[in-house]
Amino acid sequence: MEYDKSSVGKTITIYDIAEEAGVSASTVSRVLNGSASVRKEKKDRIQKLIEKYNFKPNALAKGLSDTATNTIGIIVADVRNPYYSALFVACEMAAEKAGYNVGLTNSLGEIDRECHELDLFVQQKVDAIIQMGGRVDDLITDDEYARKIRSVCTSTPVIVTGKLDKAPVYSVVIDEGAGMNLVMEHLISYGHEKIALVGGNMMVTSTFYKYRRYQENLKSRGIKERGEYVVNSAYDPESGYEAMNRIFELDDIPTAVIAINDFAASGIIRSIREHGMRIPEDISIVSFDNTYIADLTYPKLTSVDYNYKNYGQALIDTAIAVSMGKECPAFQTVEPKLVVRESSGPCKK
Amino acid sequence: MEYDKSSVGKTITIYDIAEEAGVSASTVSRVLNGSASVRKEKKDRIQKLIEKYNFKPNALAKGLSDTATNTIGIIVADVRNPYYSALFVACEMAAEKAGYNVGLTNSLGEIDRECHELDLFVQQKVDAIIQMGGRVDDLITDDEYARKIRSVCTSTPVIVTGKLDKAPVYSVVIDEGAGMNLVMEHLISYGHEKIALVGGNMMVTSTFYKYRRYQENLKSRGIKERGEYVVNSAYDPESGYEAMNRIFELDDIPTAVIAINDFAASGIIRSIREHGMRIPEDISIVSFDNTYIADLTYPKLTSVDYNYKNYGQALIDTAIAVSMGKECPAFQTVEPKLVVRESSGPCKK
DNA sequence: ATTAAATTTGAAATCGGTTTCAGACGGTCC
DNA sequence: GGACCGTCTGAAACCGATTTCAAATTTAAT
Repeated sequence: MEYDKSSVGKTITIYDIAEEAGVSASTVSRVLNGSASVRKEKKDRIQKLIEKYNFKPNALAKGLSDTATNTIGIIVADVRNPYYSALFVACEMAAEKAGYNVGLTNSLGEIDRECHELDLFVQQKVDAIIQMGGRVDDLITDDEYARKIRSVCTSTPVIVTGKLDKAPVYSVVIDEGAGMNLVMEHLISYGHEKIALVGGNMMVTSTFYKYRRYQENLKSRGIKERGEYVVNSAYDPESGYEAMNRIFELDDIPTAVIAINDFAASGIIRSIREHGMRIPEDISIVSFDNTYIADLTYPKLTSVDYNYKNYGQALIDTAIAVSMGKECPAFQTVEPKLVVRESSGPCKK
Repeated sequence: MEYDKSSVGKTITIYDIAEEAGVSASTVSRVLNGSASVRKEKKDRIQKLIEKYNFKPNALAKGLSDTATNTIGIIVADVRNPYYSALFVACEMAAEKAGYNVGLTNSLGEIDRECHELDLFVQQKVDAIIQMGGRVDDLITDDEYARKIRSVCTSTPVIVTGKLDKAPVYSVVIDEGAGMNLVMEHLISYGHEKIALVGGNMMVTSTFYKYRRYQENLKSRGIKERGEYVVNSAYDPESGYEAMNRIFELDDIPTAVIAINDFAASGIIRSIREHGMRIPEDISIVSFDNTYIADLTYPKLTSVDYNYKNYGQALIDTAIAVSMGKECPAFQTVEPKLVVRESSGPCKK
């Protein structure tokens, strides 16, 4: 079968429908939205035409005249990271249930890109913006990013997954500290003391709070923190791999590694294997996010779980509530739990 | 620091800028777009105000009056699948270079959802829609999906990653047949004859063409096809795991498995391991997509690579060209290559 | 200094919807 | 039959940009 691809049909509008039905555009609009009663006879005629032409109202025009677009913008660091893709899908599902659409963009952790995307969503008149993987408030003074968020907030509500006192945003955050407590208790109960923290960037909220609690745990248990056991990097497998290789350059190798997330952990595992070590016999590894990766590595990863479905739901609920001007707690917390699998075990030495 | 979260500032418009600058909106628009010359003195005054208020023109209004929105809609089956997330990011990068924005939605393989998303993108007046993971043309008669695509095509150009003669769409497809040839040659050169094909759904174009070429390869080499060696499923790890478990229920177990993709392959590997078999000593496994997963499984996966960057670029180039009414080949092909890693080896028996 | 040519500018129409407002229509009740 | 009321309906204004068209202002040329 052959089609002429240049035959782009004329887009039909509410006026075309109105004309053919012999009514005014207002009436068609009323039928479309059920916003007022329309005489049955006309209603039927109009609906038939809508059906016939498969008419879909122009969302731009609708958004222009309405106050809301029923769209929520979501900015993640990188959808290729299974943590974000899982959370995004959870948000998408929650939004769908509520009759909202979502838009997605990747910041790739670059401030410029993030600012640009905030602008784009503002221009598109999304009802709210959810920004995942934000930067650490404590480390932000008055840089471009903070200024941008602050200016965006005046027109569009912003929900972040981090803590950010410097701007009027709403936060729905994972209690990273609680997660780290679970991890530390787990490892220390196995007798580990030489514990490394691998991956992540201290400018990112979640990483910063994990690190802080890591320090506190060591301190409260009288274990001295070793600077060389904390290796920063990005969040992907390759970065995890390289970070772990650096650990192996040390004279005294740790008996346990806390990976900043599963994504990086998969690279860490590869490094460990290539160094001829067994997991968990020689080195235990525990990570965060409990994505599908935790299930497919060998051995399977012990990982901190966030319940994506609930988390996504909470983010979307907040976004919708805030955009409709409802009262909403400015700070909400999601509790993590530890899923123990095969990658962690007793410290032999 | 405390902020009043209810203080949503008034959105300022081009008219506000115009008024304060003592010019007309037309002039502001001209400055904004550099579409015509404006006296330097006024221009400076306007730009200063734009800066001062951080004014960003309403994209809805702009889209309404312009013919284009500079946006491309992308529909994937599931961003959680690393194949799609990698391809999406590649598209996003290519689009950005060209000054376009992209929108993303997940169909989750459900026809209803897919149709709904096509409608949404049409309503949002995207300049083109890229639909990845399409259904098999040969198996489509006149179902809801084909009808929908056909009706969408009349208003918005559609680019698919499959073959679809039943509607005037553009195709940029991976040569799945060539990929399967590489895989079969590789396995057969290692002496394998009992080769299973695990995962995937024959309604999906790419899977269908892989299967066809699988059959042809067996036939041309005089190997009889065994129905029980072809197990369909979805494309995720869990589905791969279950599908492979079914293979293990057979009396005569294959010596090599072709996984429909890396994502499913990771589950297949788990099943093989749990059945006490070694890879590749007991069973070889080769898969498609060459995502980051191929590098993080143990052993690493031999996988067919598509060069995401080029592929994404080709999709976006086509989308942009078509949306601007430029001539464009209706059917383009991307050549795959095989990346050999550790999961495939000689057949022992 | 005039006039022609080029450059700037704003009013108004347009994109495709929604919504307010006032009038038309039909029915009910005395 | 007239007053009253509720249901429908369309004209017109509006949302926030762009763009055409013609007028106004400069600038250049003679």
